[in-house]
Formats: sequence, C-alpha cells, structure tokens
Amino acid sequence: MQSRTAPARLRELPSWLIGQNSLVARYLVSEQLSQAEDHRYHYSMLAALEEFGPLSQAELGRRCDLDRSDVTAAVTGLESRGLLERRPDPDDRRRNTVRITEAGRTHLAELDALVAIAQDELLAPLSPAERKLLVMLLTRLAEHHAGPA
Amino acid sequence: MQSRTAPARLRELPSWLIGQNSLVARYLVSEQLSQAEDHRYHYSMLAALEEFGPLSQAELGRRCDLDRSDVTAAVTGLESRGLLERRPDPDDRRRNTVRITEAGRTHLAELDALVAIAQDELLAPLSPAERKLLVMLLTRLAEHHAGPA
DNA sequence: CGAATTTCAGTGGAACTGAAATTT
DNA sequence: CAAATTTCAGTTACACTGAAATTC
Repeated sequence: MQSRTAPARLRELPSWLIGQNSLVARYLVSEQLSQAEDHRYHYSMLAALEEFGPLSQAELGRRCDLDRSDVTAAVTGLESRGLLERRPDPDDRRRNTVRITEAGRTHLAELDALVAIAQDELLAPLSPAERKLLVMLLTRLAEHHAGPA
Repeated sequence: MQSRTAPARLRELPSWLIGQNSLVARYLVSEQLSQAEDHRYHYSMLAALEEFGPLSQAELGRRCDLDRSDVTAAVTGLESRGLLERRPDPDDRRRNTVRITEAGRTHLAELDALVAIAQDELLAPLSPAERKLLVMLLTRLAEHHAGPA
C-alpha cells in the first residue's frame, strides 16, 4: 500500500480501514485465482450458476453485480473453456439460458479452495472467534446498506 | 449494489463482505465531500499536510498512497483554491515544498465534519461498543498487512 | 406501444507508465 | 554515473453508455 504511514486522521477512519483492507483482500484473492487463470467475477458467476441453477445472462449479471456487457464477454470466455453452456431460452426467446457444466462444477471446487486460502491469509492475525465476530459485524453493515437502498 | 441477493458462497466470504462495505463507504464519503466540491484524495492530502507539516510532492504521494502524476494535478487544483502553497525547496531544488494555508486548515475542518457524517451513516446499525470492536479488528488486519510488506 | 434482453462499439474517468529536464 | 523529483503526454484496465435487433 503506501510506503510511509498515513495520517492518523485517516488511519482511525472506519471507511479508510475498510478501503485499505478491501485492497488487500482484492489482491490476495486475485493472486490465488490467477493460478487458475481466472478472475474474481469468474468465481462469482460459477458460484451463482451452481447455487441458483440456470440463469439468463441478465439475471446472472444482477446476482453478481456485473454489467450486461461484461457478462456477455465473460460468458463467452467461460463457454469456450467448457465451464458453462449458453443456449437460447425456448420459453423467452430474448434470453440466453446459461448453465454450469460438470467441468464447471469441478473447476468451481478448485476455485473454492484457492479462495479459502486467500481468506486465511487475509484474516491471519485474528483468532477463530475474532473472525466470526468480524464477519458478523460486516454482515450487519452490508445487510443494512443493501436493504434500505 | 446488486438488485438480487448474491450467492451464499460470496455473502459469507470475508473478502466479499469487506469489498461490499468498501463500495458503500466510498459512496457515502464521496457523496459528503462532493458538497464541498472535493474528492477523497483532497481530504487525504490536506490531512497529511496538517499532521506532518510541509512535505515535498513525492512525500505527500507516499503518505497518501497517490501516484506522482496525480499529486501534481491535485496540488495544482488545491493551490488554485488557495488551500495550500507550492514553493520550490531551497535546500533541494528538485523538490516543491507543499504547505497547507490557513484557508486550507479552515477547509479541512469542514471536510472533517462531512467525513464524520459519512462514518456515522456507514456504521449506523452498530452500537458504540460494536463500532470500537470493528475498528479494532480492522486496524489489526491493516497493520498486519502493512507491516510484513 | 413500452419494456426487457443480448450484443457490440464506443466513451469516460482513474490509475498508471515513459520520458524528459533538473538536481542531488 | 546512479538515483530522486517534478511534469506532461500517452497508455491501459475497467466499468459503463448508446444504439440496434429481437422478443415479450
């Protein structure tokens, strides 16, 4: 991050602390996923398809908070690697139905392991109880700001 | 953020929770600072100059984790508003010495108040004790990942 | 007709890189 | 000569926008 310590005004700011840790988290996860030639949104997309079943590209974008255009490009990439299938939806011919393949499920399990390593690196200085506490507090914040949109 | 709930795999991930809250935090702080026609790095720079005294542009960039080029542009902007002064350093003529002005200190105090509002919005669902706890945990993470660079 | 979906081309802002000029 | 500083021009990665074609 920065080469010298930042101003105390910033270092004590919750928003700054979250931002710094977000940079670290992004780096650690990206570093792990790059070992599988993947990006963070590849993991999100495969996870969404596994959890919710087949989705249209638009719905996949909503679930993963990705732009429609970026979904189109990413689906094309994952399709060419055989990790998902894209087929026209017979019930609504505007849509493409995207579904994860068996190879995709296998791949997702590998990404799960890589992502878990990154989580452990991120939370290294905290005890199991402290990790649970942190996750609980962050979940409450996230849910508060997601609900009252 | 996303219009529908994200996969559980993601929602339970510490790195994802931090990332989501980081987006919220950035938005809330930016929204407040925009009332003063400022950006987040304006606040960082004025805070660093107030806390550390006059700095070269390079050192200011290190303290605020900003690129040399971006510092040049931002200093020019703040200088034109009279919030800081940029003078050649007589002791090392490669450098510009940047110092905050009285108007800059006054302005910084206003930004402090705006940033405080954003912190309160961000942490709204947490009790004072929980806020302290969260800040403590995030500080430990940040210091761990800053130290062992 | 209005609205949703997919696709592609293009835009915009932000962080960064390279190179030059100067000084240590 | 190597390294640091400032500056500017250009680049790159990334998210997004606009518009077209199709379908609901």
